[in-house]
Amino acid sequence: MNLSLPDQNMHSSGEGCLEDDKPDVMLPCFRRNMYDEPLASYSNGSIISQLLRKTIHNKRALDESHFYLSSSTAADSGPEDQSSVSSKDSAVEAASPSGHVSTGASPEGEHPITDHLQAKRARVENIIRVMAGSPNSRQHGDSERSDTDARDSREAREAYRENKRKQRLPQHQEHSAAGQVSRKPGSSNTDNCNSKDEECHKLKEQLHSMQRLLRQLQEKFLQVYNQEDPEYDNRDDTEAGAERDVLEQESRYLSGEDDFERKNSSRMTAECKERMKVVGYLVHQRESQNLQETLKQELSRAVNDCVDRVFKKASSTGLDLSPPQRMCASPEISMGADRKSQQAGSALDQPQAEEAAAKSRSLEYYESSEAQSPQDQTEALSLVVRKPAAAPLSSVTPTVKRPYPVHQTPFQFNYSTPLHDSHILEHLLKYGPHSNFGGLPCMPPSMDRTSPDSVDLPWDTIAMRSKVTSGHLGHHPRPSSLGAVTVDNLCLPHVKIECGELQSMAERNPYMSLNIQEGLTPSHLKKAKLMFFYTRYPSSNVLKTFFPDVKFNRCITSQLIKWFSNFREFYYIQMEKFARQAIVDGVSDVKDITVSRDSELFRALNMHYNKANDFHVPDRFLEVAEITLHEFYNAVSAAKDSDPSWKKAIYKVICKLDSDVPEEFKTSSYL
DNA sequence: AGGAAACCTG
DNA sequence: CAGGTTTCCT
Repeated sequence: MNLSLPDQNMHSSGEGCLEDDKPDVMLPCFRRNMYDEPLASYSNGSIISQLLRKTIHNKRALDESHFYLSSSTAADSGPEDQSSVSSKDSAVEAASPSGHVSTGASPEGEHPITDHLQAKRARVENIIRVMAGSPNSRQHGDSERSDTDARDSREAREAYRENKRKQRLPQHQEHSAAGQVSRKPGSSNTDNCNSKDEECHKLKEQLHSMQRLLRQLQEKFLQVYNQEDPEYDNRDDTEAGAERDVLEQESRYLSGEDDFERKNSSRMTAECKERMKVVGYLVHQRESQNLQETLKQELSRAVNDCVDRVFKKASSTGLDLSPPQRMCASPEISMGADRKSQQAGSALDQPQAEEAAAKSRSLEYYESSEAQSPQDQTEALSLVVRKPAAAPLSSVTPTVKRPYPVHQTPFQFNYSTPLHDSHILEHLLKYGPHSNFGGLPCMPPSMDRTSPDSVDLPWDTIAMRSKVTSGHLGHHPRPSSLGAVTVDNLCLPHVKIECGELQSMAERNPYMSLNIQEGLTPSHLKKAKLMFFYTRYPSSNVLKTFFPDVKFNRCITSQLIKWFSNFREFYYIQMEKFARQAIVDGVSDVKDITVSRDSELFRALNMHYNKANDFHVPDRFLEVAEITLHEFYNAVSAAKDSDPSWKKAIYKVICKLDSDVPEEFKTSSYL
């Protein structure tokens, strides 16, 4: 490698290969190629298509042999790679190696113009071969070099230059690969495994080499057509037509855009040099853009494939992936279906659908060893930082009793459990989100008991989860691979169930007797009255717990509180009334005042709170009523009622007599 | 049952 | 001060 040789063009072109193309930088080197290379015959098909095929082969060789990575010696590549590449080369263009030597013996000017095309093709092929550094081409290059050395010293210089190019490329590669790519999958690889790291690194470097290759190809082609422009004058119509055909095919291959067709057809009629130049410039620009896009697409796809392969190899070799790695790998795994849709949405809808299809096909071939087809990947999806599938909460197994607040503990559905969304929805509609899911066989025991803190769980969350569950539980593509997955961790759009929707569903479902609605219904009032037999001072949390089918808001909560306030009002009014009545009746001892189910007081209360008398009033309520009556009797007897706030003392006493509302009030509507 | 107002409380 | 409670009233 002659470092003294001015090879900045290669270097700078390599540098600019990531951001912008610099055809002018490539120009000198390429011009030398143009005029010094021997001639070869143009076969059918376009230059670009053939070159792309070649590039694909080279990429394949690179991929399989890691040629670039292993100091670019021919011994590094496997024999299969050589055979495949060489066979392909001979198959695609039979003229390439031999044609080089044979036709190269004659100077360029002495050949007809068809030979000129062949020469250009051969030069480009040679460039690609050298750039790819495939052992096959290397052999050709060696023989060619020997031949050309005898003939022309320029050939030797060119070969020398290219040889140096070969060796500079990996240098730059390592540079850029270490600088740029290492933080992409490398960041996801907090490696516990060196081989995986190496694999990842190799793949990254391959990617870079491929990227560079494509970029150089693009520049070469730009130069090819730039060189051809001044020659249009000297051509006859057929040759110009052939050239146009080549351009057309290539442009169609690269863009497939209609406006380009229009430009092409207009160019068909143009004869003048300026016209051709303008059109050629447009073509070049378009091709450049197309190549750029192609490069981007292919690069990102290749990055994805690399990451996929790394993880696949790691998993296939039984390497235990640490949790952070799995977190990075799981989006990839779960993205299989997404990628298809994304591909359908992004790449195939584009005007370059044909190109994308061709690219994917070639990539499929290029990655023929891979069982997984990378064709669906059009973006660097693996590099997209997604919400980790294994969020901290998901590590909580379903059997873990709730050490966290319920609103942090998501519903966890085991996909192995056959569960239909209708079950959950039915349960939600019947018992509400705050009711326990113990009745459902799939529900973990952590959800069996609903404690008062569970009311912090907003109904929206439940609704969203139920929607998510209904949408994805039934037909998850890979249930077994994901295992128990928390619904929370599915990166799915949060769809809120409308109350009306649920209501209509409930109406259609005969099993759903309780509607979920914004407002409070008479049924809720009745239930509240029955609850009053247990609790006179229910907290808002208790209310939310025992009214799971109510979408709580400030108004609803106030309404429920007001209800109980009214209940208390009536209750205390009755107590005061009966206490005063007892005093009026001459009851001298508090112990003579009792409250039984036959009491007038109880009848009044039962009439008020249990009008239908279909509820068995708990005995505890009778006790509390008796205590309250005694308190009022004592207070009135002590003339404490002169104090405007004399009842407050009684309230303090009574509020401590609340008992727990039975669970049936949660799980049953009592309607 | 509910509105209004005063009152209480964190 | 917001929200809840009590009281009074209709």
